[in-house]
Amino acid sequence: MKNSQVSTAVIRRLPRYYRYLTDLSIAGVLKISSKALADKMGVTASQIRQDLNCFGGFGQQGYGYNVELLRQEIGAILGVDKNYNAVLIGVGNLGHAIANHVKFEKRGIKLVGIFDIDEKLMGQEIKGIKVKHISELDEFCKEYQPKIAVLTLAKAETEKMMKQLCDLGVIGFWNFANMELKAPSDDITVVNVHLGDSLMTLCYDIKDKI
Amino acid sequence: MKNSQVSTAVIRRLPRYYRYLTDLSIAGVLKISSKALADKMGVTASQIRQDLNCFGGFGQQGYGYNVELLRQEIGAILGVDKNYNAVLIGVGNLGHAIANHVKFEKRGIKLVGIFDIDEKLMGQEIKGIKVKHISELDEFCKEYQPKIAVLTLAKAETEKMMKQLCDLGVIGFWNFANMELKAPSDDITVVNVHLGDSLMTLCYDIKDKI
DNA sequence: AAAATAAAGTGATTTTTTTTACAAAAAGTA
DNA sequence: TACTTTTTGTAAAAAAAATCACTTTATTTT
Repeated sequence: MKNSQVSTAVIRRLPRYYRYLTDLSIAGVLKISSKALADKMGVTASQIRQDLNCFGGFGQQGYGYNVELLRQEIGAILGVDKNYNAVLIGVGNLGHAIANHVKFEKRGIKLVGIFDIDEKLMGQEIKGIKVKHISELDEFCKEYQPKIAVLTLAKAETEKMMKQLCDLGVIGFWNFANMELKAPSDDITVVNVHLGDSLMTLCYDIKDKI
Repeated sequence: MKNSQVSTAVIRRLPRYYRYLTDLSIAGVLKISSKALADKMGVTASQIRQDLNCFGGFGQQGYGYNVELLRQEIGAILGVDKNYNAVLIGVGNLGHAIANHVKFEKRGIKLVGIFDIDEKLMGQEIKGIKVKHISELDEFCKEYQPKIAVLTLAKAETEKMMKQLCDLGVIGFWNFANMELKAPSDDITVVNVHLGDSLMTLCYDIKDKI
């Protein structure tokens, strides 16, 4: 695997390739050409080859790519094989939905704990996980060593929660509060999800179609 | 306003500018320089100016940009001033969360109808809107003329629903099913939201920080 | 009022990304 | 086995995006 500063444009395309290859693999498809993959992904065959060659030559001339092998390689690049533990903090509407809707397992992530401040939610079960009170977080993290935290709390509480989790060893934050959460250091990664942004680009696109 | 084929890279940045300018405006800030805005957005001042000049010169040399004016201009570019009606189909965990969490009004969108197939959900109120049965959709659309549909249904039902809504005049689809929904024609825009993709880039980023 | 400072707008340059084009390798076929 | 087709990997070219650098226009200060 080559690597050495791959552009984020490439990295952003990989999850889509990975998803499609997973579908193919499940469907029992053995091989695929860059052309066929490109058509499905809505990009050029050349781009697919260029993207993959950032990491190594996974294909075979005259044959194409072995679906399952390529799937595993991309998975390894993205870190799907790492099996990180994750916690989710904030069982509102959104937290509840994320826990249920996002296929963490498919991405090599194990959601091991769900926490909230609200006492009334304790004991409730989501995806087979009992909701715990935030006061149990420290002890829990010492045991399970989660590396990723999904933050689905109110703006006001989000930053404080990140700090606490950083001290407990969490290094990746997937933040859904409507704010720009900043990583406190280079060792920490924050991904801010702004659902509304993609809605606005949708608005832009339909503007002159009306 | 210039326009004439602005790159998607530019368009994708606008919602972030818009969000921040809204915050500033609410805070009562009157002016901002490209440098100050750039620092907050994590881009260069030159890029901010370049981006804005795709649409026109909204600033003033020696002064900067008027916050509220720039906010409105970007809003107009994105179509926030259009006040589209929208419907949401599928009141599962996710549909429920999207309806509550996403600030449609802030983006010039009015969520006017929420629909589901499940009879048991009828009458339930979300954000002051009574959930209606899918059988009422046709009549409803004829009256309210929604241009945007938020699809939070199962994969299997999503495509069929899009077709039905297309016939009813919907031209923008915000799809949350884990699939690549394709626009049936160039007059229709589909934005597929794959929450998991950003989680995978997060995994990639923390891979060598561990 | 003149000088100094601030900051947008913009053409030119640089960098990055994407596409093209083709040689090399493998697979299929006669 | 030789020939044809397929398809990758990659160097080179083209296109796109981002940055630099400078001009112009305000504003502020002396």
